[in-house]
Amino acid sequence: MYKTYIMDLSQSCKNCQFRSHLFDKLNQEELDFIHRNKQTTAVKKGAIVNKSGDPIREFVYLVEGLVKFQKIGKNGKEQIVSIARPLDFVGLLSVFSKDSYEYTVTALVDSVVCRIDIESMRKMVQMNGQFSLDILKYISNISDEIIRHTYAINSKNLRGRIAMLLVDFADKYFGSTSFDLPISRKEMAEMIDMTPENVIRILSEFRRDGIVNVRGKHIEILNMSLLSKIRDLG
Amino acid sequence: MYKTYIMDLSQSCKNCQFRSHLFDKLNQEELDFIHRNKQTTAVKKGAIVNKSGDPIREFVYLVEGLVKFQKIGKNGKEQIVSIARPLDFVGLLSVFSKDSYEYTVTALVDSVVCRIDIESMRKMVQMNGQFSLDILKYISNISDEIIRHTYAINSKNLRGRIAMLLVDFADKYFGSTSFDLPISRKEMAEMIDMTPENVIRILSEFRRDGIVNVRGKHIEILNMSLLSKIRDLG
DNA sequence: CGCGGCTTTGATGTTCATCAAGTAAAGTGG
DNA sequence: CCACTTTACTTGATGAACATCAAAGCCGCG
Repeated sequence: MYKTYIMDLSQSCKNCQFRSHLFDKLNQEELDFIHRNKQTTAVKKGAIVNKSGDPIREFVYLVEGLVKFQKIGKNGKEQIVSIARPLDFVGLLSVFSKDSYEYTVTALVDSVVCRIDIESMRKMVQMNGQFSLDILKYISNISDEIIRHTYAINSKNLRGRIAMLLVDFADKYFGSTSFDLPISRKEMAEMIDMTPENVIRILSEFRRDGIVNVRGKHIEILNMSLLSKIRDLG
Repeated sequence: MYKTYIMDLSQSCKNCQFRSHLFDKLNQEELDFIHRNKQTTAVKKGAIVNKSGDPIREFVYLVEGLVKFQKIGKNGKEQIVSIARPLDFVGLLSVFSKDSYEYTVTALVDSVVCRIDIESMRKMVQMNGQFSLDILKYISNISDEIIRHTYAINSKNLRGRIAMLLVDFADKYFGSTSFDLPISRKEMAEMIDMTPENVIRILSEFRRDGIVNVRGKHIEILNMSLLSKIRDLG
């Protein structure tokens, strides 16, 4: 769930309430080691966290806010692969396999990230067997998730895709049927592989049918069960 | 490259010439441990290696042949996610994150697989830090690859997809511009998200244009540079 | 105040899936 | 090994879904 926290950026990892469960298997000494090799920074809306092609020096972790992962297709069109929530890792897929970032990561709202030195992370994986198993599990899960999600999008018609996007925002990101979209129509289109025009067209359709209320970026889902049905049947 | 080997199924892993580089960081004792907890079996063409939903008990590794990973969409349509070559791991994505297989794996030709007990693998990851880093790297790479491939397919028109498929078979799987397809037209369609009718239509088009020779399953690429161009521009 | 980008709606065209029908190939049982 | 059945392959015709093009209204920002 996307929430706004007030965080003391200087605190140690030991008692950090924003820590991922991934670090639960580290003991106090190991957490201190991570703490000494990390850096917590605020990122303004629109600012770039990682740029595709830049060398990977850190293992980046989202504490607060929302960021998008995007990829530039050969035709120059941008595609949004995923949107990360707090406690998600950023650039995880490339981080252990490549020397440079695969995706460009940009903050959609004012955000806070932790940057852990990548060599320190590697060391930790080598030293702590349970930790390495947990990371392995985590990476596999994320990959599975992205692959499943990508296939889901491509097997749906346009109405089904928009329905899926709206339900995901309501359920996964905001925990409410009423929310403000953190992205433009064009970005919505980039997330679900369609044109901005058709995003708008179908939103208008849903509005006419009384399924949602749309006023600019503000969305209110009026008929969630019907929307879910459109997602599943599309 | 897909080759036919003659393998002694009973030999130890220690001197195995079919071993993945992934195991290079294991010492003799560890290789013996793996050997005692593995099983090498032949799989007939068309036979199922792993079935979606079955509990994961083994870490499966392709020694010889070709296998397809497939997924059943909600509409009941099958989709082929990837085709594994010798020295590839099978079901790798789910293996550390799930209790049961995500994909059904079927042999496309007579094949040979090694099945390593999953608990033994976990133990190895916990014990050997370098090995766990290598596995992490390997899994990340495969995931990256699948995601990149999936996006590539969906951003191309039908001609581009067929071109991509043919070039991949020639380059990655057979190392020759002349080869016999190990899959049916229907399976080709399942690989690149189109209908069997259109697969045939476009193959015929390519034949008329003198780009390929098609006789049933036998393919001969006559104009590789043009085919690559169609792939890149599609 | 005016410019440029984002949003919205309508009209048009292309691409691809679906349907139909026929041919070739590959199993299957006697 | 041959008749029979089933499955795979192939081509054409049609229609639906979606992208593209065009034009106008809206909003934020210098």
